[in-house]
Amino acid sequence: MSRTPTAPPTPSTTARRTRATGRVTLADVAREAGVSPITVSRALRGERAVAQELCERVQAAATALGYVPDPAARALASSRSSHVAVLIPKLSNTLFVELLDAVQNTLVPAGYQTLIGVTHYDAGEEEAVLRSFLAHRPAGLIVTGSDRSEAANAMIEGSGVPCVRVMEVGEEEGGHSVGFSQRDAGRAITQQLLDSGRSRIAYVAAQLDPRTLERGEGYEAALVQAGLADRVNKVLSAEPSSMALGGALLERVLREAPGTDAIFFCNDDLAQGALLAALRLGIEVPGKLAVAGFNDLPGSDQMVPPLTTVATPRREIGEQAAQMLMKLMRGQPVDTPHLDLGFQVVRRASS
Amino acid sequence: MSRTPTAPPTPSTTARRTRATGRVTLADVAREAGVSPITVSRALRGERAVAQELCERVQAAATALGYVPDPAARALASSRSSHVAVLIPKLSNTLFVELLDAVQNTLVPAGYQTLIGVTHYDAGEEEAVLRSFLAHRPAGLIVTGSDRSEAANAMIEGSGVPCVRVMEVGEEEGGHSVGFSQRDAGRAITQQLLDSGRSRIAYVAAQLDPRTLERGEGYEAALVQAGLADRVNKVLSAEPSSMALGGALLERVLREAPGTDAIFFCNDDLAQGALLAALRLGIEVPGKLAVAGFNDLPGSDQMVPPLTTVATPRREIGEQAAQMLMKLMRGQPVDTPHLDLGFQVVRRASS
DNA sequence: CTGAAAGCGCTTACAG
DNA sequence: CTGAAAGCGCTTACAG
Repeated sequence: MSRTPTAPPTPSTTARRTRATGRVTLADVAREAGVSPITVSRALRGERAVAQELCERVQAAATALGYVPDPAARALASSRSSHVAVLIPKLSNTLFVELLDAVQNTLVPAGYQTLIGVTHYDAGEEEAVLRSFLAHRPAGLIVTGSDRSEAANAMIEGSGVPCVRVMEVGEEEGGHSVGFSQRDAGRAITQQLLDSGRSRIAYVAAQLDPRTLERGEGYEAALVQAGLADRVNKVLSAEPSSMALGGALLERVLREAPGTDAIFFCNDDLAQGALLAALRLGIEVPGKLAVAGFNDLPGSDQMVPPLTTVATPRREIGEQAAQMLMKLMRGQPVDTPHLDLGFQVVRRASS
Repeated sequence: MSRTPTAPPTPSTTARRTRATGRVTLADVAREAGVSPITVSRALRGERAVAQELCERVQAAATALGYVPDPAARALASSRSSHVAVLIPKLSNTLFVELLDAVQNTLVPAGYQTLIGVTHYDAGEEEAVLRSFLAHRPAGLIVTGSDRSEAANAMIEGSGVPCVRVMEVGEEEGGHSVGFSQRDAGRAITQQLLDSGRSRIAYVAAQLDPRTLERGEGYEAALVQAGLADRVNKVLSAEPSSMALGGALLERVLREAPGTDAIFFCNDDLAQGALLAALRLGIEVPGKLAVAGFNDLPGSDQMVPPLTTVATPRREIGEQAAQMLMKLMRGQPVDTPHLDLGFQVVRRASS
């Protein structure tokens, strides 16, 4: 008995023009199971009725051969890939990363691949990313918010690819969305500051994306309702949000409106930066100034003092959006096309 | 003249078995340009020599028809997709997100799509992700570190897909890598603490991935070389890294080793949490205790006091790894298969 | 419930 | 430098 391992059949000896990829294909499984390739295809996808017994035989053959379907072939034949494209504005905002993580955790186990597109809050970039992604014939699409160009909307519409919008809930926009009311959340945290006795409240925002502006509207509505319309003080910066900017904006507010007794920052990174700046400058929080943020990002509960903020359910949004999208991709009915997951005001020591 | 828009030709009236996808194909472009499909394919990919004049005619036809190549067809025919799979341990660590962002920024403009796989520091998950990704026949692969299972290595090897390892530089591992010496960096920051007069230095680490342990080795080497082998104090926690954990570990160190005059945390999030805890507890930093971190994450420069740390070039790593991978994917030579991008000790007020 | 035929839109491998 | 043929590995659309 030779110790030499059995050599695999060498097709290279046969002069042939075929391109042997060495892959185990559907045809191999079909041969092994003694059925036709279409039956294998159907059995493996669980599509249509395939006799129980055949189904099992196919499964066994597939396992025995270590068959892995080829996504490219599948996509080409069906004009639909297993990709789900997710469009977010930035990767530098923890909020979107957590959203993405939740989407992935839901979609990947179901056999979908996530394609991430970063738009940098830019309509042109969003269109470019969308164009490139749609060429891949994604099975589904998740986009952030509802503020995109006509062209982008037309591309989505025209592609026929199921799409779910996240972070905002817009019933008036049609389609499908999962999120919460940014406006109501802005209003609620402002109300919290009012309720705790503050009356000279500033709203400080950066980046100025639509959601940020909606929070500002909520802020304004709360002040107006409290009869403080003349005290509305919005300090807006188009710069990207950061802790350093939060500190700088804190100083600016106190310089421009020294009487300010509370600041609602549109995002926790600004608020965290402001809290640290206050510490450096010796500004007593909440004694002299109350500080509130938005999103309840990592670290906000660790601040000195801990930061009052609005906890937003981005992980749940990601998960529910993915779930809704899966229904759409499978052609199943969606009972709640616009899912409002709410928010929660978290009062901590900074206010 | 009717105001009704011109109806598109309706193939549905013709009884036929073909599946009209309505897509503009290579064949359409070929017809328009008056050449064969293969010539279009070659002209558009810039592959092989195609007569200048034909090339231009093809480009013009493609533009005129708005031709977008079908990635699935391309992948099926060539057994190679335009996907690059990137494997990272976690999305909750800013470090990896920035790495990813840099990779994307480099790869996307070059026409590649990034597929992100999260392994959660788990060998089994890594294998599963790898198996699923390799079925997509990625053009390239970027993986974090070099600590993976035999099975995973075999899959990568066997796939023949070009692969670049990031964050560590391992010449002894063969293949290709871009990163820096975690050990040297750990040693350098420890040396910095020694140089500034500290001698009871603890190393505090969480997560305990290989890179964290290497930093610890550097820490130990520095102490040993300084003749302080008996002062080595490693406090290790397998929990995931977080600011809250940093605070908790600070307390633990001071309880277990009250004489400690400096702590080197394996990651900035731990160090930031420790700094804030020190503030709460009234522990003077750096007066009573020096604190150093690792990575120079966002916010470290904003802390009170600002955090001494090691700035790591993850964005440059991502960019260079992507660049190296592109060369590999195109079959071009790589002059430096193991690229050490170094690190920088950033001394701030916390030490 | 199962299958034979055709086709998805490209590229490879040969020829010339 | 250009092309006709075949094939990549699946699924769709019909039939039965």
